[in-house]
Amino acid sequence: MDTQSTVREQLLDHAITLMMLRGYNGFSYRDLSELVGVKTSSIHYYFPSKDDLVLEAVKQYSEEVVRALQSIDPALPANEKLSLYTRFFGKTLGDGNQICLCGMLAADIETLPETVREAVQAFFRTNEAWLAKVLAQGVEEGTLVAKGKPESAARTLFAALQGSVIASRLFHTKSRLEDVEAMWRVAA
Amino acid sequence: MDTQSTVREQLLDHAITLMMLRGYNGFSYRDLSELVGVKTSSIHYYFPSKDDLVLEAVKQYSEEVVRALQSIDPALPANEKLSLYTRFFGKTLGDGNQICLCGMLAADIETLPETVREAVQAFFRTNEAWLAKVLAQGVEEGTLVAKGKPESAARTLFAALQGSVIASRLFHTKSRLEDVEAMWRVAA
DNA sequence: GTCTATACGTTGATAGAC
DNA sequence: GTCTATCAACGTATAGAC
Repeated sequence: MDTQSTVREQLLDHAITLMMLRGYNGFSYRDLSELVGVKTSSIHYYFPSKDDLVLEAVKQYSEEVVRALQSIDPALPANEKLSLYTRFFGKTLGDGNQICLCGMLAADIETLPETVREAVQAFFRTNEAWLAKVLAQGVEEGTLVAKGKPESAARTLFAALQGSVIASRLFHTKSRLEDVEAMWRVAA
Repeated sequence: MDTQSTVREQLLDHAITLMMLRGYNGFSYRDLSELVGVKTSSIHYYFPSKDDLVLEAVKQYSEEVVRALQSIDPALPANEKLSLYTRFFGKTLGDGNQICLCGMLAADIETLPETVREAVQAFFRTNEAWLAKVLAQGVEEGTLVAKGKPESAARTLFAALQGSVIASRLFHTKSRLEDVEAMWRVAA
């Protein structure tokens, strides 16, 4: 509830939402100010510069995703794990035409400081490592297919998911994400 | 040569380059003004609004890519066609850390007018249709692998390429694009 | 912590002289 | 076609009162 969360939390949440929609250069302290109901000068109290704000946003977003990954039962078959992952990857799409924060910031990366690049890289590596494990498990079980090393396949899969969530929004459809998942599943 | 091209051509070329680097909201008429050597008011003579400029940029970029696709010898085996495609897809990466203009604009799409969305969609469809044909050919020849319908596989492949070029820039490496290509090649 | 006030460059855009 | 001049709005950011 907004009435329970602190101003700082609201600012961070709305900043994340806005960036997932319009990107780093597509939102302003004023937008945030109007959404949360504080003056822009108050935002600077919590986040001295916009760079500070993005960095905190990436950190919080990454933690949320890690928690989501940990919430997936390790005992599940790999194809079901991938299914859950794909679903929550595309969840924000239906909510408000949003894409993955770190996919968006990767597009904006040349306008961002090095600290943000490193945080976004860390996010990519975490997700790719998790997917690599799932792919390895799936190959062993016979529920997923993955050519070559699991690490390479995972990088390609993650890139396909990032690209698909962008294309899904572009075309106002969700099916493109499902196309990706189907490509790594064992044919029925 | 810059000395041969018209001011309009220079403006469009630099606008494309800048957007491939920083995105739509990451460059200004002033940037363009300094690069080309005319005042910002002169840019408005050619492109009344920034929206006009993006739309023209997408159209020119799309034409260039179509020409590149047509320059690929239809007689080539499918795996070699894909290799050429992957190479020119990642070419701008080495030049100046640029990603595909339409991949970038797809990320910025929620801040752009509907006309641009349609132009970017058209670009996606053109590329996916071309890839679908190549995949179909490759499956028949036995040089490429593609699960399911060629159209679905092509959408996934294109998304993977778009995602990979973004990730490649993020990590300052080109190998991620090659990972993608390898995934669709028949194992040696 | 939050506000008012303010600084100051940037932005896209227009009017009109040449 | 290109310029000068100008615009109002917006951008991030700071100082200081409360």
